[in-house]
Amino acid sequence: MSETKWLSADERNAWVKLTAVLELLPAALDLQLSRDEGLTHFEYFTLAMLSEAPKRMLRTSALAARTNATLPRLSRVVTRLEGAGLVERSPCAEDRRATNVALTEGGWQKVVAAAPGHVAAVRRLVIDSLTPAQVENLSEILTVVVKQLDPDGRMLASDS
Amino acid sequence: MSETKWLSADERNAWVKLTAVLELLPAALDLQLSRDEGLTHFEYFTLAMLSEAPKRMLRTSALAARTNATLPRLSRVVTRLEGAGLVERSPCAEDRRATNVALTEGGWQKVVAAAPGHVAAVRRLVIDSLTPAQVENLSEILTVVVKQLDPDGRMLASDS
DNA sequence: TAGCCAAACTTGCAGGTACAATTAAGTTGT
DNA sequence: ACAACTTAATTGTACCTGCAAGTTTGGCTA
Repeated sequence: MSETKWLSADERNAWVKLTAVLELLPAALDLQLSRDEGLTHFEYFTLAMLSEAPKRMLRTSALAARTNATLPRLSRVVTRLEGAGLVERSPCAEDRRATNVALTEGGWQKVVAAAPGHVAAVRRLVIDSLTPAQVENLSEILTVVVKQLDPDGRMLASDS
Repeated sequence: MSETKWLSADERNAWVKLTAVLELLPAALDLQLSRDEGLTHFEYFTLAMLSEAPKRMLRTSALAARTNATLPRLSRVVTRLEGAGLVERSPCAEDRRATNVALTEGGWQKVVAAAPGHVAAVRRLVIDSLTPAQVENLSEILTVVVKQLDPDGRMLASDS
């Protein structure tokens, strides 16, 4: 039962700013994507992860790890995206419990169409107001933070 | 109709890390607070904003601005917190359309009780892995970002 | 090869949030 | 003084997510 070590003024200031970003940035990203493309940021991110995978296909649980979604959540998102014709489910040959999720041609084109607007939003909201040195600092700082949040690196995995 | 200006490798790396934090950090904060105190991070934040206000009281819309919640969302959160005895609604004397939301004594004690665990989580997940210089850099960087996200500074308002 | 535990989803149910419509009260213009 | 407009807050409806339970398949052990 130790004394609480409170935050210093600098620490507190950084934290307040971070909570503001946590609250505002997801909403801003969702707004642009749903307005322009009818996708949530999470749906876009899911499609983007698939688009970068070999053969544009991943097993459901690998996709869940990359998007940091729970399996139930991803299952329903995939159902929606499948309904929109953007992805396809297929049984996995090696393990018949598993299902593969693959981007359809339409899904690929959706990602290609949505990417420029999304990147523009990322630039406008974050990147373009920072100096190159700040971008690099931010990257280093967040690398450390992510290591605390996701020690196993599930979200950045490069394996199959 | 201009060409898309894609992200450089550095920019992309910073962005990937930021999206990871956006996904993981809220979940981690919610986990600690709901496990230890039965509060969501948003509920805790709402109580904390009230605790810092003069007389521990704010009008609903001022509280909504500080927490960046929509009015409907805040209305329901306040209803829940009121049900738990942590806040009280009272009609506003100057403007009878408005309602004031005030922390009860129990609500104040809840904040006091919850703060140490929350601060510990903030330290563990973010602050303590960074050098003082990184904390300051982070603060500067996020100040710029917040300016893009919230140009009017609603979330950091110091007025009534 | 029979039996048992673990893994990969999927679905039922409960809870929280957004958007739109609603109610009530202040403000403005004539 | 009254009608039209704006603002503050709440509620109806629909959707999304988490947790827990269920189903099918894989792997391990006797």
